[in-house]
Amino acid sequence: MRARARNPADKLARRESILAIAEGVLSRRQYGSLTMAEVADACGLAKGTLYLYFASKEELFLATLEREFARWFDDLGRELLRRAPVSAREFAGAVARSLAMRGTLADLLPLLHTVLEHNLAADTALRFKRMLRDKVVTGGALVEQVLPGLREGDGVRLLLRTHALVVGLRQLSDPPPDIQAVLALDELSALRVEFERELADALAAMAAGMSTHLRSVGTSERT
Amino acid sequence: MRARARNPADKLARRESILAIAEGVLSRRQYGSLTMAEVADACGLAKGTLYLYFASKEELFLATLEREFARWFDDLGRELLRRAPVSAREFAGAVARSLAMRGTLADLLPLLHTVLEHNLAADTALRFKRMLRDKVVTGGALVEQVLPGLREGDGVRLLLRTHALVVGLRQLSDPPPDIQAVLALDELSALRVEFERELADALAAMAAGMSTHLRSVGTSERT
Amino acid sequence: MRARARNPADKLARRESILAIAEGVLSRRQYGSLTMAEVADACGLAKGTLYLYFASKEELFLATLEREFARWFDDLGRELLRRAPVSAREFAGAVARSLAMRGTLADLLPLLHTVLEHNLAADTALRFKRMLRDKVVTGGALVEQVLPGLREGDGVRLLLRTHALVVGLRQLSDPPPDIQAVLALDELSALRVEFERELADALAAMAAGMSTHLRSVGTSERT
Amino acid sequence: MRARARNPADKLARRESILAIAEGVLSRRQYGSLTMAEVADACGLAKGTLYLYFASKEELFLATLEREFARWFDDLGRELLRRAPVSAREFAGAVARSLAMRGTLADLLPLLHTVLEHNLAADTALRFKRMLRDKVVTGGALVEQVLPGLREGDGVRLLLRTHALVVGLRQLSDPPPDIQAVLALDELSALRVEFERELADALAAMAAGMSTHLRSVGTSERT
DNA sequence: AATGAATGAGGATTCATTCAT
DNA sequence: TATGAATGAATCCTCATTCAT
Repeated sequence: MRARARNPADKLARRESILAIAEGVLSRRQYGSLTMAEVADACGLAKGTLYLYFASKEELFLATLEREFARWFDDLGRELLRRAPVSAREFAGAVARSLAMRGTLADLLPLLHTVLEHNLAADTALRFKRMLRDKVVTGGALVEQVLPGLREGDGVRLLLRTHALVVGLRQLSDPPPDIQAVLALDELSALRVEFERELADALAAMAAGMSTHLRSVGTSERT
Repeated sequence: MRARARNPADKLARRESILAIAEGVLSRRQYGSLTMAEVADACGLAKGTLYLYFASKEELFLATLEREFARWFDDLGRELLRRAPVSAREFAGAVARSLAMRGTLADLLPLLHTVLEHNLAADTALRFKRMLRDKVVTGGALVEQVLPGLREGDGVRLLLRTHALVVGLRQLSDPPPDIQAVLALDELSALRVEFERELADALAAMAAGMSTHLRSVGTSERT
Repeated sequence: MRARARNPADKLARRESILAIAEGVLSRRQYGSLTMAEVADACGLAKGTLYLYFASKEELFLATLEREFARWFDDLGRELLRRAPVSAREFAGAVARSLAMRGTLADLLPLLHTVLEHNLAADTALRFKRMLRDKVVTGGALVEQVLPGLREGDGVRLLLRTHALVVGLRQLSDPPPDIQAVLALDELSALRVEFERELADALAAMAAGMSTHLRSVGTSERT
Repeated sequence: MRARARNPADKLARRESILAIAEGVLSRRQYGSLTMAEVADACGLAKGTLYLYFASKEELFLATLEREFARWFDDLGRELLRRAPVSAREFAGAVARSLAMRGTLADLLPLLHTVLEHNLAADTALRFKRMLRDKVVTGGALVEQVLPGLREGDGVRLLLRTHALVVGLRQLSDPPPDIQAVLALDELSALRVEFERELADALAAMAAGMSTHLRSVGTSERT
């Protein structure tokens, strides 16, 4: 880790390596209680060095999210394409499964709007949003292609709703330890949520509900 | 506001008044950038006095959320009962409308798991979760009653999913000002979400998808 | 020092006590290498407490300067009034002597424009400048009264020039230790300046030069 | 700028070029808020390269000052010689005019003792002080020669006092922007100082006051 | 019950300087 | 000689919370 990254390729490699390690650190501690010093330590780098690669703590973890997000999207796209055509339930299952395997992504997503999107340089934000839009638009088209019964524009819509469900369900299913202990009480079983299953079920229902096989109840008339 | 709250009734009244004011303060500023001093100021009280009524900043705003939540649930229940039976779309519309009117609740909900549930006394957490369970269980039964086509347990399930959607969509639709500015760009229109309409549509699809009018695609077999 | 300052008088007293201690700390260390933590320590207070009384490091030391400045001005005024009328040389001697006794003031004055006037709240700056103007205007009138031969407006002018000389000569006479060592070399004797004597001489010359006893060489025609 | 400086002449040339550019950078930004990276950028050099020519930030700007100082002294000497003999007012006018044209010098001079003389290698300090002494001693003799009425030693004394006045008046006349805004207030007009005019007037008074045409009020008896 | 002065832990960030290449 | 990646010390300020009165 000590070696200097002299050429662009080395620099990119180091950037990636920092991201990978940051992801590891995040999986063990809460974002809020995690310091840049810890990340630097884990990387075997000086604190200042981190700032050569990322302008702020937020940008560092946004980049982590970005990386995970892109990978997930690509994996998911490949999977869907391989299985096409898929039913609503199959689609939902594939999404839930792929996300359950990517804990960091599911952890980071709820932080996106709450913390990560603060303190960003305008162009970092723009770059991120553009990446997001590209993925979402491409992905939306793909979804419309592999999931029969969707109408024009429903692909993007479904992905955005998926995003929303992931954020919301993750928060429901993964409370802080103290709360987890409380929720373990028998009397509170009604509030317990198992992430993967619930996401799969909810998404399946959502996708089914959006399908034109029903009278299109899932979309109001948009001019 | 200065008068001493000597008897239990007075104390309760003051507590309520603090909550009402805190809600107002929150509607103007971000939770994170909001200090207890500001709340105290707005209340015409000293900082220390706040701590006579709430053990921490988190407990104060959790109580605010609790109040809003209960009211919302009750209002919604009444509304649904009045209209019963309702279609998936009607249900979704009622939910979306009632939430859009309660900005604070929609703002607070995404904070629940991210911030509010940290730093809570165990019994506060327990009380809150019990309240939640009561509302959810009662509300779930009510939903099953007014929304035809749901199966046993789907009422609770639908409410939890509603919660998840609200949290996720709210974050999508209400980014920090900096990000909002970026999203205003034409090229990023695909990422813009209008809270009420999107919630209504998504929820309608979800509810429809859960209905037994379809082959029950929305729920996996649970033993 | 631990006792709480509950009423305004106590608070003012504590403020004063902080200023006195800060002055002491400053006399032992360089402003730049001195931390708020040190000051707090010396005061027996917590760091945060300092910020209850002063909004920033700069404001704290500006207040120190302000205090010293006011005192000096008042003392000097009294002294001049007692001796009135005074010659240029007597005036200069009185100024130099009174300043030599107030090391902190002479140390702080060169910092005023270089550091202290940065990072100030607008109203702090305004208050300070008003105080300065009051002192300078009042003092200017007094100088014109006790020092014969000055023309209207020369009192203020002389005080401003005094200020300038103090700042400049102090820097010349009190270099950092390293430089002091170098200057101790015999070959550099021409650059050594003894603050009090040099200020007295320079000021005497200046005051004499401004006197109408000469053809008024010291002031260009001002409309 | 990229070409390697292989022989001593090239190195000297590059050194000079860095100084010239550094001066330009300084004229646009405050010393304190100016980084070595900026200077390097402006030079089209890498940060490390700067350190091949100057041991520290302070030494770099001390050298800038040194250069400006020497030039100014030489110009001024030439000017005075050309006009000799000069009156006190003419002397003061020439000094003020020549300095007003050299903004960088006037900006750097107040920094000399406050910042530049910190963190210097002993021999850099010695070299600088020797240069200063040479200029001051030579210049002092010249002043005594062109400005009638000065006594032995008064030339050096006058130059040192000039230095002091410049430092002091510059700080008075060029406050940071925030302060400048405050001083623009009508009520504070008494505190406003116009550098060139005030320096000319003050210096004229000082020089006149030092002249033996008066009973020598400007110099105490020195054995 | 109310006050508000005092606390003090806590952490991101900057930047002059170094040194391996 | 030139580079620029890496270093890491250094510090101000915030603010939730406490507690003496």
